[in-house]
Amino acid sequence: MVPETGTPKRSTYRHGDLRNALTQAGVELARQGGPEAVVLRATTRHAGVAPNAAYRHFADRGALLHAVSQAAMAQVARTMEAEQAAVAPTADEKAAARARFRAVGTGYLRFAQEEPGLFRAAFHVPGDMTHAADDDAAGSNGKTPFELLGAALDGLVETGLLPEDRRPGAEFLAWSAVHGLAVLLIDGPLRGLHSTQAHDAGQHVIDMIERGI
Amino acid sequence: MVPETGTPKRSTYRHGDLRNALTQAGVELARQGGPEAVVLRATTRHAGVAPNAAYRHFADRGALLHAVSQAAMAQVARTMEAEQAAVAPTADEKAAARARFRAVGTGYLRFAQEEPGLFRAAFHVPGDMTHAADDDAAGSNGKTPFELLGAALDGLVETGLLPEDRRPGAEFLAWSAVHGLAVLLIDGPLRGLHSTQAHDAGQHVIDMIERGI
DNA sequence: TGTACATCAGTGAACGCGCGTTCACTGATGTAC
DNA sequence: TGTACATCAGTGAACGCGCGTTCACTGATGTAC
Repeated sequence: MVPETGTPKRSTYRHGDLRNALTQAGVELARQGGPEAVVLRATTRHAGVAPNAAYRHFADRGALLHAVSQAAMAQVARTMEAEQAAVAPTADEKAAARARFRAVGTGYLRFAQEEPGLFRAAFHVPGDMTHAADDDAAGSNGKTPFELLGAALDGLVETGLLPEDRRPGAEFLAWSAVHGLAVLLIDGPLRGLHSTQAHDAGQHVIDMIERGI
Repeated sequence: MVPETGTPKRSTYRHGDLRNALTQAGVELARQGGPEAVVLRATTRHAGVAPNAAYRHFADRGALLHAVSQAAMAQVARTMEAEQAAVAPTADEKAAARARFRAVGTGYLRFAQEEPGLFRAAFHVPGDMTHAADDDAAGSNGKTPFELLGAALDGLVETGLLPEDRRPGAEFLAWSAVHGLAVLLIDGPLRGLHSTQAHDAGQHVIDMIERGI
């Protein structure tokens, strides 16, 4: 029998795809309340299953949370990809590279603004996050957010917008600035900024990065 | 009778300075385990007092955590002040202003690196943190970290190092970059960096800010 | 200076809660014959 | 094609835990006379 994914009440004894269902339930909880809301019992409840059923698929609560975190990270990557896909095509190589670079930051910040709970879940969990490897933290094209950033920086170097000797370590400069703003927007003093103001703040930070990198 | 602050076992029935003792106990717990370690029962235990005694001084756990957060924020401010006090005096006004500005960021990052638990406690709690007002979030000279940053930026403008039209909003650019690095150092991919490497990373971020601001 | 008294900071016991996790189980499913 | 069987995903009940908070209390302290 085909597993009835998404159906809350099973007609079958077995669930069929509980691991995914639990991860998805955890994602939904994280979306609403951040990583600390990904409570094992709440997650199984959400999936319509006994609490201990989770132990068939996850070693413990930490393993579940890790899966949720990776799913959230993949969503960050997809948002960044979507932002890049939305840039108007141009024959100007430099302009294109720049736009792709800015889209990385803009997408990252947009995700943080739109899905603060998931954003926190993506980062508040131990894990390297700079490597995709066999992880599920990658977006549609198999790249993690960090790898997307790296590729965008490479694009700046290739088009001569960034001197080669400034390339090493540039990820961490850009990432620091954008990540810091994201945090200030989510639970810092910039919390509650309207989305247009938040967007402006983001563009200013990205301006600073381009100048200072 | 003079309250015996710091003595774990009281000889008197009354404590004398329990509010401070609890705040300090909470700070110690936060130091070791971040804000989530500031558990009401653990805090009273630490202070050698019955759990419910806390309710004579704090409305609830949240109020205690808030006090701890402000104490932590004040420590951030003091670390920043100390860093500023340590800059070699010079007759060169511009150099002095620049050094004071960099010390703001360096002190902030040093605190994050040395006291990650307190750093998280300082920020992970609702509260505005940009205003001192009647708060206890200020350092020895009565300024919050945010106000120290503002003063340093003013210094850059006064000495002509920062064009006046770039001054508005500059706090948030600088703060984003430095705060982001702090977070990456504490529980991001830069976690575990040796303190000299962390210092270097900090200086690079501050370089970027100076260029890009 | 001595005594009666009001204040109120800290006590001790208890509450109900949701949590993560373990246990022995059950019964639907796929496979071997 | 039909039947016996092994597998193992999900069940139901229970555990011990630490938590925040409430309650009625007690007794040291400072003040008024």
